[in-house]
Amino acid sequence: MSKVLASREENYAQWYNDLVIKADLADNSAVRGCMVIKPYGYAIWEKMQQALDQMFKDTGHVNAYFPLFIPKSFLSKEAAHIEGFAKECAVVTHYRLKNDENGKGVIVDPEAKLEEELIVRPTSETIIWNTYRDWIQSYRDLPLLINQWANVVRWEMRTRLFLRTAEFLWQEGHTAHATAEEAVEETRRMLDVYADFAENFMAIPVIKGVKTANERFAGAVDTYCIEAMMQDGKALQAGTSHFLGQNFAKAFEVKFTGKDGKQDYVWATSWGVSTRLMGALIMTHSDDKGLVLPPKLAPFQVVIVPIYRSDEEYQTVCDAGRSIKKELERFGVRVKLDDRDTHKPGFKFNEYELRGVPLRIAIGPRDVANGTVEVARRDTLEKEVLQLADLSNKVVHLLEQIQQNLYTKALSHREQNTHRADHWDEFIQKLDIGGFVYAHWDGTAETEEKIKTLTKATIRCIPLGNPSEEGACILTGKPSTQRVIFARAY
RNA sequence: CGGGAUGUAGCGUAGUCCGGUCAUCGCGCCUGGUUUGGGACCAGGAGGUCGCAAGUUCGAAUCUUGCCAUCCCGACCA
Repeated sequence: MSKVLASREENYAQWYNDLVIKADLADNSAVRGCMVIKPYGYAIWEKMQQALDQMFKDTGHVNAYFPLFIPKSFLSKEAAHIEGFAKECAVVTHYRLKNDENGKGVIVDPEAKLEEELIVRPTSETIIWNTYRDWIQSYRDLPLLINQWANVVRWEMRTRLFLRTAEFLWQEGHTAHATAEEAVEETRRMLDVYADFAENFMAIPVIKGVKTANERFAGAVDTYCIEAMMQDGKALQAGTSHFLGQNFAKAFEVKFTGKDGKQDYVWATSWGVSTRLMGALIMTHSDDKGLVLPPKLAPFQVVIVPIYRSDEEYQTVCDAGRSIKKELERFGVRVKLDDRDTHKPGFKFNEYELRGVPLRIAIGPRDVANGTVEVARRDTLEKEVLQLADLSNKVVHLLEQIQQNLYTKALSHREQNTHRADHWDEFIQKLDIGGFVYAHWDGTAETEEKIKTLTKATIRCIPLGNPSEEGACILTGKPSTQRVIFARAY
């Protein structure tokens, strides 16, 4: 058997890249830093979208759509915000091309310069809050609970498929509230939604926490996040939910009149997850044979591979396959019957392992005769022969088991790679092994910065509900009241 | 944007130092046949501006210059 992927052991980064391309999820495009998301990868993203969108709607949100372009002046209205994004913005300066007089194709028409440059949105707070000004006058207009599915552009220096691309797909929720308490509550509610989605759909255990000032979103008062641990021990920020205070309301003059007749600025939140979740999904569950998908997000959960010699057997076996497919679909299972006559079963087995299909059913003449099928699990690679009778119930049960097993495995991996450190040497040593390190920190940005320079590790978050504990900062020895999570991150 | 490297068929490659049947091999693709319970085999076939441009030369994938692109390592980041 020829090896298709680099192994995780020899080169994790290479393995990841190979896997994304070989499993047909995405590819590099002609545009630097921008990827093509291929149909199979997009189908997984659509599954994520469906589940999240439903969760947003269940928590009272509605979808809307705002422009791709943001006038430059809007972006600069909130000082911290522009500070954070200025260095990675794509700018539109002209609106027309013309033929080059030297006959070398088209050039930008210098006559067609825009009065004001437009920024391709790196995020939509500014254009949205500029719009909200017109939508909000009274407490009766609040809360405003809006989400948008969109693409954004951040001109990154170095990109990696799904994890960091110049253009990416995401959703961004932008809500407006009458009180700070309500806005904080919303921020926390959406963090819970993200954690729920990560754990119950993606089968990825996450830690909910708050970012330190250094890691906070540009323009936020508080940034909450969910942090996940990848197989190589590095941390991945899987979602963020920001309490924006009145920063954007003040920048865009968004006021409302309260019940008491007094005017006040509106309180804001924003929250988002992106196609980066695809990267998290891949790096949490997959193995050296390829992708491993949790059943809830698999475009198809079961693939049926017919095995045959003659044309006659082909007909018989495919007929059996079709009736199994029909029966499974009655139970709500997503099934693909691969009746291609152009590839051998062994080829198909490998292909679906590469693509992470949770369950494979092989059916041959022997099975048809015996009333059985061979069922193989992608997560454990175990095979067993099952009776056709009651197959659907067993398949449904197996899919649930796989979903559960993936989560349990990921959780135990995280637990095995979570350490405490009380001294600097120990801290360094634990970081080098990889994983999360709980350590004391004196609470200053300078210390955090210094630790980052020395170790490349950042404070991933201060976990919610963190127990207080007297201790000394790992670097400075100054007093500390709680441990925070340090890790190297994507 | 600094440091390093690389551009040869859809993909991966040999050849570049030392210019001259050199455009090599594997995968993939097409046709026919035999195959099909873990990536089939045999036979035949198609496919190339050797990154782009200029130069040196009788002759350039090979030498020179310029440009472009990509990858890796840093600083920046969902």
